[in-house]
Amino acid sequence: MAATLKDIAKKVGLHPATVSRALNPKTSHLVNPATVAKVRKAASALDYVPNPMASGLRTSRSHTIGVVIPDLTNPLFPGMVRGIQDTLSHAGYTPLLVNTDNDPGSEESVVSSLSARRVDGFIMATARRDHPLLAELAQKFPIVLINRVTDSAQVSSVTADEQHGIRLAVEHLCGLGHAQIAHLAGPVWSSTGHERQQAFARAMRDNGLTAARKPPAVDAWNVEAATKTATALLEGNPSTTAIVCANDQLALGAVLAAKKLRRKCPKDLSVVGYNDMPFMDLVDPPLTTVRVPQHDIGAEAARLLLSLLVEDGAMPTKHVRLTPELMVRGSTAPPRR
Amino acid sequence: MAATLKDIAKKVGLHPATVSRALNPKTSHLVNPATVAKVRKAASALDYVPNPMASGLRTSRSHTIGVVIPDLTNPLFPGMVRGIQDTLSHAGYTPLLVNTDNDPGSEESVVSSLSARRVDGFIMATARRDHPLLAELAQKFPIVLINRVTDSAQVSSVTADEQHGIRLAVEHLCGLGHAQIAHLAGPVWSSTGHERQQAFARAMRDNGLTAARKPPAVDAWNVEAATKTATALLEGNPSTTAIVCANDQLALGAVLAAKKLRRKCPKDLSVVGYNDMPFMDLVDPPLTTVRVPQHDIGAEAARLLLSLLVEDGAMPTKHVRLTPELMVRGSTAPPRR
DNA sequence: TACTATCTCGCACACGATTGCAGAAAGGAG
DNA sequence: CTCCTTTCTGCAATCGTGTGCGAGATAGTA
Repeated sequence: MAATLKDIAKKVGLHPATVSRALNPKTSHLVNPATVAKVRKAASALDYVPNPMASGLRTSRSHTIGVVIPDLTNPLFPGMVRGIQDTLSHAGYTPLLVNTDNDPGSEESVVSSLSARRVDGFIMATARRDHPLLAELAQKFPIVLINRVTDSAQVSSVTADEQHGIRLAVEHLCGLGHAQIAHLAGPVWSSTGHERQQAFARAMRDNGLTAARKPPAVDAWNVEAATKTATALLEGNPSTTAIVCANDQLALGAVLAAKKLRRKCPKDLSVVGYNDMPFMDLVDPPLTTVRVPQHDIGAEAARLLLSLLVEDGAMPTKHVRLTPELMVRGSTAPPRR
Repeated sequence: MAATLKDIAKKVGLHPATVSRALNPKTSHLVNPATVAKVRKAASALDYVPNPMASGLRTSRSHTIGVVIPDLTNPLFPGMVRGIQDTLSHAGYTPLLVNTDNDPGSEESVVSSLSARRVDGFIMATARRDHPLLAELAQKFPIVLINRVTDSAQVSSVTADEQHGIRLAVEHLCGLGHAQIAHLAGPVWSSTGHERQQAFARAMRDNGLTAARKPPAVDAWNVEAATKTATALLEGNPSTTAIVCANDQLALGAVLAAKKLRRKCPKDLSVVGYNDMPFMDLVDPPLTTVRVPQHDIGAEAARLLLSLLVEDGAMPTKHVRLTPELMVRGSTAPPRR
C-alpha cells in the first residue's frame, strides 16, 4: 500500500540505493544535486514515508525512548512528560511511557519490556537512592534521571534545586515570625525525601533555628499516609507553628491532620508544600508551595538524552539543577501569639 | 549482541524457521512437542527476546497503538491513559501517546507522525462533533473514541452515560429544594458539551422545571474562561441558586465567579461539577461532582480496540456507555430562603 | 595521450523474523 | 509389499532500508 524506496526508484529510473542516499540528509552529498531534487519530488508525489521498522532493523536504532515514571495519575508527572514529548518529537523520537507504581518488581518487568522494544535510551523518574537495577541498566543504555537521583551518581540527571527550594520555604516562614518549624519528610529511600530533609536541617541552622534531629518521615508519597504521620507529629509537638512538607500531597495531609485536631490553617498552623501541582491554588486553603518547573525538567532531560545519543557514550555524566520558585498563597500566615 | 533465532537454531541444530515456528504459539502445533521443549529451553538459556522491528517488518504489524488526547496535563486524562496502558500492555501492545491541545492542525501532524510509525490502530479523545479528518482516518485504521464522540457515528466509542450523569446532578439539586437551576455548558463543538446540555434540558423537563433555552456556553474547557462566563450568567440571572457545570474546571470557575460577586458557595449558590478529577475533594469547597470511571473507560476502549484488531474490520461499530456516579460533597446545599 | 583523482551510481548483501512450498520420514491400510 | 496420509522439518524468498565496494564516466594534469 504505502510507497517504498523501490517505488520511487522505479518512477525516476534509478536504483533504490541511490534513492535511499538521496533522501537521507547524511548521505545526500554523495549524489548529484539534480537527481536529489528529482528524487525528492517523486518522493513527495508518492507520499513516501520511510518505514521505521525497516530502517530500525537495519540500523538497530528504534528512535524510541523509554520513559519510566511511578504513576501518571500523580499530577507531578504529566507536566514533565509533556516536556519530554514536546522535545523528543521535534527530534524525530517517540517516548514510550510506562508506570511502576514505585514497585521494584513491576519496574523490572516494564524495563525489560521496553528493552525488548529496543528503545534507544531511558528517562527515569523512579530512581531510588540504592538502586541496583538502575546501575546495571546504565551499563547498556544511555539514561537520564528526572526528579530523583541515585546515590552512586554515575547517571546524568535533571532535578530541581532542593537546597534552594527548601530554603525559600524556611526563610518565608522565618520572615513571618515562625520559630517552631517542623519538617514532614518523604520516604527516605528516595533522594527527594532525603535531600529535602538535609536541606531543611541546613536552612534551619543557617537561620539560627533548631530542627528536630529526626523529622517524622512519611512512608509513601500520598495524602492518607501523610495525614497519619502529620497527626502524630502535631500531637507529639503541640508547640509546632509551621510545617515544611516534602511535597504537596504531604502538605494536603498535614492540612487534613490539623483540621482533625481542630487547628485552623493558616491561623493555628502554617503549611508549605513542594512541587505546585495543578489546582493547588484552589484547595482549602490555597497552598503556599515551592513550584518546580515541571515542563522544563522534562524538556531539559530530553535534550540531555538526545545529546547523549549522538555523543554515543563519550560524554561525562551531567547533573542539571533547575531553580524552583516560591508561590506564596493562603496556607501560611504569621504565628498566633 | 542480543540472541537471534539463528543463534538458537545453531545451538540446537535446527533451522531458524523451525525455531520460529516452535516459539510462536500460533504455529508451535506444527512442530514436534519434544523439539518445541528443546527450543524453548535454549531460547530462555540465551535470553532470547524477539526483535519487534524484524517481525514487524515481515508482518507489517507494529503492535503499537496511537493514543491521541488533547492535553495530558488535564487531570481528566491520566486516569484514562493508565487504563489504556494497563490493558494494552497485557496484550503485548504499546501505546504511543500524543497531545493535540485541541488544535486541529497539530492533530493532523501528530496523527500523520503516528501513522508514519505504522501504528496498528488509534484511541482518540479528541473527537469533535464535525470531524472530517477522523472520518478519513477511520477508513484506514481501526479506531476507538473515548470521552467524546463524533456526530456521524461510524466509529466505535467508550464514553460515560452523559444523560444519566447530568440527571443525577439535577435530581440531587431538586432534592435539596432548588428550582432556579442553570447549566454552564462546555464548548458546543464537542459532544460532551452538546450532550450534557441536551441532557440538562431533558432532566429539567422531567423534573417539572424550566431551563434557559440557551444556556451560556464556555468556549474552552478551562477555569479562566469559565469564570468569565459564569460571572456573566450570575449577573444576568441573580435569582439562580444552583449551577450544573459541564465539567470540573467550569465548576471551579463558577465557584470563583460566585466568590467575586460575594456569593458564598454553597450557602448562596450550589455548584455541581463533572468528571471528579483528582483532589476535587480538597478544593474549597469540596466539589460535589459526577464521577466518571476514568480508568475503566480507558481499559474498555483498549479491550474494544484489541478485539477490532483480531476481527480485522469485520466487526460492527459499538458504543459502550459506562455509568457515572454522583459524589456529594460540600459545594451543594439547600437554597437560602 | 595517458594517467590519476573525483564524482555518481548500481550491485549485492545484511538486518531478523515469517511463511508457502516441498520433501523426508514415519505410520497405517489394503 | 505398495500406496497413501500424516507429521515434521528444511529451503528459500520476502518485508524495506542502509551501506561497503566497485564500475563507469568525467574532469584535471602533465
